[in-house]
Amino acid sequence: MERKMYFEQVYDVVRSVPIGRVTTYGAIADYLALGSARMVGWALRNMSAQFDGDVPAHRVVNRLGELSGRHQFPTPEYMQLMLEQEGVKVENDRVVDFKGRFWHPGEGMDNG
DNA sequence: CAGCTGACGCATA
DNA sequence: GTATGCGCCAGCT
Repeated sequence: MERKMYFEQVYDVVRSVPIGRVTTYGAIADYLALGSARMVGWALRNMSAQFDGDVPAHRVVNRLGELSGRHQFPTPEYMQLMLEQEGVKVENDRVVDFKGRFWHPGEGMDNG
């Protein structure tokens, strides 16, 4: 790989999301200062459709904390189950106390 | 190059 | 809350 594809960079951010926290597409896009929230979803989808595994895509939700990407998982409840088993409560396909669970890329990082 | 798509986000009515 | 329109930009056909 001479150069990282856009999604490669998205993985790096998503993997940086701590357990029990969630982030948004817009936040990732803004952090990378590339593309747009739409690109993040696009990237995650490629990841989930090609690599899947190391990247906790279930910690990425839309700006309202809605599990808008649950349909891409093996099952539409997989995403919620993952979040709940990490300590993130979910109701009506939305993260409970989303504002409190929100994590911004770079938070807690002082290297870079 | 042109046309279509998509796990978004914001403004409008 | 629901529906519509625009901006965004990589990837596929």
